[in-house]
Amino acid sequence: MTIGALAEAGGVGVETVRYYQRRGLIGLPDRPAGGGSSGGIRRYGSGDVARLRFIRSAQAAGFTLDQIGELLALDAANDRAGVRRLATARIAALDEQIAALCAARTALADLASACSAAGPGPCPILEAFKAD
Amino acid sequence: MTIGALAEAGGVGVETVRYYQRRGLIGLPDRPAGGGSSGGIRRYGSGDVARLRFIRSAQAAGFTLDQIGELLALDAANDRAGVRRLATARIAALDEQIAALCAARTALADLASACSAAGPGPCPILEAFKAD
DNA sequence: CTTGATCCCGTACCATGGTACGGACCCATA
DNA sequence: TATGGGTCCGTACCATGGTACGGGATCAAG
Repeated sequence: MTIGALAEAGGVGVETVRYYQRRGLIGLPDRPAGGGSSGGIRRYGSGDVARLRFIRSAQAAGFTLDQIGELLALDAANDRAGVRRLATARIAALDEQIAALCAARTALADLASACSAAGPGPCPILEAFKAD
Repeated sequence: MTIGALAEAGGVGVETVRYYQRRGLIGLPDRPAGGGSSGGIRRYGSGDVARLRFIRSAQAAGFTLDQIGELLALDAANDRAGVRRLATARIAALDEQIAALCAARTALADLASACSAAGPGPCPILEAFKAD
Protein backbone atom coordinates (compact mmCIF):
# COMPACT_ATOMS: atom_id res chain seq x y z
CA MET A 1 0.00 0.00 0.00
CA THR A 2 1.51 3.30 -1.05
CA ILE A 3 0.84 6.60 0.64
CA GLY A 4 -1.67 7.48 -2.06
CA ALA A 5 -3.68 4.31 -1.44
CA LEU A 6 -3.46 4.88 2.31
CA ALA A 7 -4.75 8.41 1.96
CA GLU A 8 -7.64 7.24 -0.19
CA ALA A 9 -8.49 4.43 2.24
CA GLY A 10 -8.52 6.95 5.07
CA GLY A 11 -10.52 9.53 3.16
CA VAL A 12 -7.86 12.22 3.42
CA GLY A 13 -5.34 13.76 1.07
CA VAL A 14 -1.78 12.58 0.63
CA GLU A 15 -0.50 15.84 2.03
CA THR A 16 -2.63 15.34 5.10
CA VAL A 17 -1.06 11.94 5.72
CA ARG A 18 2.37 13.48 5.43
CA TYR A 19 1.28 16.23 7.82
CA TYR A 20 0.18 13.64 10.38
CA GLN A 21 3.55 11.95 9.99
CA ARG A 22 5.27 15.24 10.72
CA ARG A 23 3.06 15.58 13.79
CA GLY A 24 4.07 12.11 14.90
CA LEU A 25 0.54 10.70 14.71
CA ILE A 26 1.39 8.17 12.03
CA GLY A 27 4.64 6.25 11.78
CA LEU A 28 7.05 6.57 8.91
CA PRO A 29 7.78 3.06 7.57
CA ASP A 30 11.29 2.28 6.40
CA ARG A 31 12.06 2.83 2.78
CA PRO A 32 13.08 -0.43 1.09
CA ALA A 33 16.48 1.02 0.22
CA GLY A 34 16.53 -1.06 -2.93
CA GLY A 35 20.22 -0.73 -3.54
CA GLY A 36 19.84 2.59 -5.22
CA SER A 37 20.91 6.03 -4.15
CA SER A 38 18.22 6.95 -1.65
CA GLY A 39 15.85 4.01 -1.26
CA GLY A 40 12.47 3.18 -2.70
CA ILE A 41 8.87 3.85 -1.85
CA ARG A 42 7.44 3.44 1.66
CA ARG A 43 4.75 0.81 2.15
CA TYR A 44 1.81 1.00 4.55
CA GLY A 45 -0.51 -1.59 6.06
CA SER A 46 -3.98 -1.93 7.49
CA GLY A 47 -2.75 -0.68 10.86
CA ASP A 48 -2.03 2.66 9.28
CA VAL A 49 -5.53 2.81 7.84
CA ALA A 50 -6.94 2.07 11.31
CA ARG A 51 -4.82 4.87 12.71
CA LEU A 52 -6.12 7.31 10.13
CA ARG A 53 -9.68 6.31 10.96
CA PHE A 54 -8.92 6.69 14.65
CA ILE A 55 -7.67 10.21 14.05
CA ARG A 56 -10.76 11.15 12.09
CA SER A 57 -13.12 9.72 14.69
CA ALA A 58 -11.36 11.47 17.52
CA GLN A 59 -11.42 14.70 15.56
CA ALA A 60 -15.16 14.32 15.15
CA ALA A 61 -15.35 14.15 18.95
CA GLY A 62 -13.59 17.48 19.08
CA PHE A 63 -10.14 16.37 20.13
CA THR A 64 -7.24 18.41 18.79
CA LEU A 65 -4.40 16.67 17.02
CA ASP A 66 -2.22 17.12 20.09
CA GLN A 67 -4.84 15.43 22.26
CA ILE A 68 -5.19 12.67 19.70
CA GLY A 69 -1.46 12.13 20.02
CA GLU A 70 -1.97 11.72 23.76
CA LEU A 71 -4.82 9.29 23.19
CA LEU A 72 -2.65 7.20 20.91
CA ALA A 73 0.10 7.16 23.51
CA LEU A 74 -2.38 6.14 26.22
CA ASP A 75 -3.65 3.43 23.93
CA ALA A 76 -0.15 2.11 23.43
CA ALA A 77 0.33 2.13 27.22
CA ASN A 78 -3.07 0.51 27.86
CA ASP A 79 -3.87 3.38 30.19
CA ARG A 80 -7.64 3.32 30.31
CA ALA A 81 -7.84 5.67 33.28
CA GLY A 82 -5.87 8.26 31.34
CA VAL A 83 -8.20 7.88 28.38
CA ARG A 84 -11.23 8.37 30.62
CA ARG A 85 -9.60 11.45 32.10
CA LEU A 86 -9.11 13.02 28.67
CA ALA A 87 -12.62 12.00 27.64
CA THR A 88 -14.29 13.56 30.66
CA ALA A 89 -12.26 16.74 30.21
CA ARG A 90 -13.35 16.88 26.59
CA ILE A 91 -16.98 16.34 27.62
CA ALA A 92 -16.74 19.27 30.00
CA ALA A 93 -15.23 21.44 27.27
CA LEU A 94 -17.99 20.36 24.89
CA ASP A 95 -20.59 21.30 27.48
CA GLU A 96 -19.07 24.75 27.77
CA GLN A 97 -18.93 25.24 24.03
CA ILE A 98 -22.48 24.03 23.61
CA ALA A 99 -23.74 26.36 26.33
CA ALA A 100 -21.96 29.34 24.77
CA LEU A 101 -23.31 28.57 21.31
CA CYS A 102 -26.82 28.01 22.62
CA ALA A 103 -26.74 31.35 24.42
CA ALA A 104 -25.56 33.10 21.27
CA ARG A 105 -28.17 31.27 19.25
CA THR A 106 -31.01 32.28 21.55
CA ALA A 107 -29.91 35.89 21.76
CA LEU A 108 -29.50 36.18 18.02
CA ALA A 109 -32.82 34.48 17.28
CA ASP A 110 -34.59 36.84 19.68
CA LEU A 111 -33.00 39.80 17.98
CA ALA A 112 -33.85 38.54 14.51
CA SER A 113 -37.52 38.14 15.38
CA ALA A 114 -37.51 41.56 17.03
CA CYS A 115 -36.00 42.96 13.85
CA SER A 116 -38.69 41.31 11.72
CA ALA A 117 -41.45 42.61 13.98
CA ALA A 118 -40.14 46.13 14.45
CA GLY A 119 -41.31 49.01 12.37
CA PRO A 120 -39.07 51.66 10.83
CA GLY A 121 -36.06 52.87 12.73
CA PRO A 122 -32.72 51.40 13.58
CA CYS A 123 -32.19 47.65 13.32
CA PRO A 124 -32.66 45.99 16.73
CA ILE A 125 -29.88 43.50 16.03
CA LEU A 126 -27.30 46.16 15.41
CA GLU A 127 -28.64 48.27 18.27
CA ALA A 128 -28.13 45.34 20.62
CA PHE A 129 -24.56 44.95 19.45
CA LYS A 130 -23.94 48.66 19.93
CA ALA A 131 -25.41 48.64 23.42
CA ASP A 132 -23.25 45.70 24.42
CA MET B 1 -8.43 59.67 23.44
CA THR B 2 -5.31 57.86 22.32
CA ILE B 3 -5.20 54.36 20.95
CA GLY B 4 -4.17 53.05 24.36
CA ALA B 5 -7.20 54.59 26.05
CA LEU B 6 -9.43 53.33 23.26
CA ALA B 7 -8.09 49.81 23.64
CA GLU B 8 -8.65 49.90 27.38
CA ALA B 9 -12.17 51.25 26.97
CA GLY B 10 -12.93 48.46 24.54
CA GLY B 11 -11.35 45.79 26.68
CA VAL B 12 -8.82 44.75 24.04
CA GLY B 13 -5.13 45.25 23.49
CA VAL B 14 -3.59 48.07 21.53
CA GLU B 15 -2.28 45.62 18.98
CA THR B 16 -5.78 44.27 18.52
CA VAL B 17 -7.09 47.74 17.74
CA ARG B 18 -4.37 48.20 15.17
CA TYR B 19 -5.24 44.79 13.76
CA TYR B 20 -8.88 45.83 13.37
CA GLN B 21 -7.71 48.97 11.62
CA ARG B 22 -5.72 46.86 9.20
CA ARG B 23 -8.83 44.78 8.62
CA GLY B 24 -10.79 47.92 7.92
CA LEU B 25 -13.18 47.44 10.85
CA ILE B 26 -12.12 50.62 12.59
CA GLY B 27 -11.22 53.85 10.86
CA LEU B 28 -7.81 55.45 11.03
CA PRO B 29 -8.24 59.08 12.17
CA ASP B 30 -5.99 61.69 10.64
CA ARG B 31 -2.78 62.50 12.40
CA PRO B 32 -2.65 66.14 13.51
CA ALA B 33 0.40 66.77 11.33
CA GLY B 34 1.65 69.32 13.80
CA GLY B 35 4.15 70.91 11.52
CA GLY B 36 6.79 68.35 12.32
CA SER B 37 8.29 65.68 10.21
CA SER B 38 5.57 63.04 10.21
CA GLY B 39 2.62 64.28 12.26
CA GLY B 40 1.42 63.70 15.77
CA ILE B 41 -0.73 61.18 17.58
CA ARG B 42 -4.08 60.00 16.29
CA ARG B 43 -7.12 60.79 18.43
CA TYR B 44 -10.21 58.62 18.85
CA GLY B 45 -13.74 59.32 20.06
CA SER B 46 -16.70 57.57 21.64
CA GLY B 47 -17.80 56.32 18.23
CA ASP B 48 -14.67 54.23 18.06
CA VAL B 49 -15.38 52.75 21.47
CA ALA B 50 -18.89 51.86 20.31
CA ARG B 51 -17.42 50.22 17.24
CA LEU B 52 -15.06 48.15 19.38
CA ARG B 53 -17.95 47.03 21.57
CA PHE B 54 -19.97 46.21 18.47
CA ILE B 55 -17.17 44.01 17.21
CA ARG B 56 -16.89 42.18 20.51
CA SER B 57 -20.64 41.62 20.76
CA ALA B 58 -20.87 40.33 17.23
CA GLN B 59 -17.92 38.05 17.86
CA ALA B 60 -19.73 36.65 20.87
CA ALA B 61 -22.59 35.78 18.52
CA GLY B 62 -20.14 33.80 16.44
CA PHE B 63 -19.66 36.18 13.53
CA THR B 64 -16.25 36.20 11.91
CA LEU B 65 -14.40 39.47 11.48
CA ASP B 66 -15.22 39.42 7.78
CA GLN B 67 -18.91 39.04 8.55
CA ILE B 68 -18.67 41.80 11.12
CA GLY B 69 -17.26 43.98 8.39
CA GLU B 70 -20.34 43.18 6.33
CA LEU B 71 -22.60 43.99 9.27
CA LEU B 72 -20.92 47.34 9.72
CA ALA B 73 -21.36 48.08 6.03
CA LEU B 74 -25.03 47.10 6.20
CA ASP B 75 -25.41 49.30 9.25
CA ALA B 76 -23.93 52.22 7.37
CA ALA B 77 -26.33 51.53 4.51
CA ASN B 78 -29.33 51.10 6.84
CA ASP B 79 -29.94 47.74 5.20
CA ARG B 80 -31.98 45.92 7.83
CA ALA B 81 -33.02 43.15 5.47
CA GLY B 82 -29.37 42.40 4.80
CA VAL B 83 -28.65 42.28 8.50
CA ARG B 84 -31.54 39.87 9.05
CA ARG B 85 -30.22 37.71 6.21
CA LEU B 86 -26.79 37.46 7.84
CA ALA B 87 -28.33 36.85 11.24
CA THR B 88 -30.55 34.01 10.06
CA ALA B 89 -27.64 32.44 8.22
CA ARG B 90 -25.59 32.66 11.39
CA ILE B 91 -28.41 31.09 13.40
CA ALA B 92 -28.53 28.18 10.97
CA ALA B 93 -24.77 27.74 11.24
CA LEU B 94 -25.03 27.88 15.02
CA ASP B 95 -27.72 25.20 14.93
CA GLU B 96 -25.46 22.98 12.87
CA GLN B 97 -22.51 23.49 15.15
CA ILE B 98 -24.61 22.88 18.22
CA ALA B 99 -26.05 19.68 16.77
CA ALA B 100 -22.59 18.40 15.88
CA LEU B 101 -21.19 19.19 19.31
CA CYS B 102 -24.19 17.63 21.04
CA ALA B 103 -23.81 14.47 19.01
CA ALA B 104 -20.12 14.29 19.86
CA ARG B 105 -20.91 15.01 23.50
CA THR B 106 -23.49 12.24 23.72
CA ALA B 107 -21.32 9.70 21.96
CA LEU B 108 -18.31 10.50 24.11
CA ALA B 109 -20.31 10.43 27.34
CA ASP B 110 -21.76 7.05 26.42
CA LEU B 111 -18.29 5.74 25.71
CA ALA B 112 -16.88 7.13 28.94
CA SER B 113 -19.56 5.46 31.02
CA ALA B 114 -19.06 2.24 29.09
CA CYS B 115 -15.37 2.50 29.83
CA SER B 116 -16.02 3.00 33.53
CA ALA B 117 -18.39 0.07 33.64
CA ALA B 118 -16.36 -2.33 31.55
CA GLY B 119 -14.05 -4.88 33.09
CA PRO B 120 -10.55 -5.67 31.88
CA GLY B 121 -9.77 -5.62 28.21
CA PRO B 122 -9.39 -2.89 25.63
CA CYS B 123 -10.77 0.58 26.35
CA PRO B 124 -14.24 0.98 24.79
CA ILE B 125 -13.54 4.60 23.90
CA LEU B 126 -10.49 3.78 21.86
CA GLU B 127 -12.16 0.72 20.39
CA ALA B 128 -15.00 2.90 19.17
CA PHE B 129 -12.55 5.27 17.52
CA LYS B 130 -10.77 2.37 15.87
CA ALA B 131 -14.02 0.87 14.59
CA ASP B 132 -15.03 4.20 13.06
C1' DC C 1 15.56 69.91 29.07
C1' DT C 2 15.75 65.36 30.04
C1' DT C 3 13.55 61.09 30.84
C1' DG C 4 10.17 57.65 30.61
C1' DA C 5 5.85 56.28 28.76
C1' DT C 6 3.19 56.14 24.54
C1' DC C 7 2.47 56.15 19.86
C1' DC C 8 3.40 54.94 14.97
C1' DC C 9 4.47 51.71 11.50
C1' DG C 10 6.19 47.75 9.18
C1' DT C 11 7.08 43.37 9.74
C1' DA C 12 7.50 38.97 11.77
C1' DC C 13 5.68 35.47 14.64
C1' DC C 14 2.09 32.35 17.29
C1' DA C 15 -1.44 28.27 17.16
C1' DT C 16 -4.41 25.16 14.37
C1' DG C 17 -5.07 22.09 10.55
C1' DG C 18 -3.99 21.62 6.65
C1' DT C 19 -2.68 22.62 1.27
C1' DA C 20 0.55 23.53 -2.46
C1' DC C 21 4.89 23.56 -5.01
C1' DG C 22 9.21 22.23 -7.07
C1' DG C 23 12.91 19.21 -8.10
C1' DA C 24 14.59 14.70 -7.79
C1' DC C 25 13.70 10.04 -7.88
C1' DC C 26 11.26 5.55 -8.59
C1' DC C 27 8.46 2.28 -11.01
C1' DA C 28 5.17 0.06 -14.06
C1' DT C 29 3.47 -0.16 -18.61
C1' DA C 30 3.43 0.38 -23.55
C1' DT D 1 13.57 2.09 -23.24
C1' DA D 2 10.96 5.95 -22.93
C1' DT D 3 7.25 8.15 -20.70
C1' DG D 4 3.94 9.40 -17.54
C1' DG D 5 2.23 9.11 -13.07
C1' DG D 6 3.25 8.44 -8.21
C1' DT D 7 6.45 9.17 -4.28
C1' DC D 8 9.86 11.71 -1.41
C1' DC D 9 11.25 15.73 0.97
C1' DG D 10 11.83 20.42 2.32
C1' DT D 11 9.75 24.44 2.37
C1' DA D 12 6.38 27.90 1.67
C1' DC D 13 1.70 29.28 1.80
C1' DC D 14 -3.52 29.49 3.21
C1' DA D 15 -7.27 31.21 6.70
C1' DT D 16 -8.33 32.99 11.39
C1' DG D 17 -7.52 36.14 15.13
C1' DG D 18 -4.52 37.98 17.01
C1' DT D 19 0.50 39.01 19.58
C1' DA D 20 5.23 40.69 19.61
C1' DC D 21 9.26 43.36 18.31
C1' DG D 22 12.21 47.14 16.94
C1' DG D 23 13.38 51.77 15.80
C1' DG D 24 12.07 56.28 15.51
C1' DA D 25 8.82 60.13 16.85
C1' DT D 26 6.16 62.43 20.22
C1' DC D 27 4.30 63.93 24.49
C1' DA D 28 3.69 64.99 29.43
C1' DA D 29 5.82 65.46 33.87
C1' DG D 30 9.66 66.53 36.77
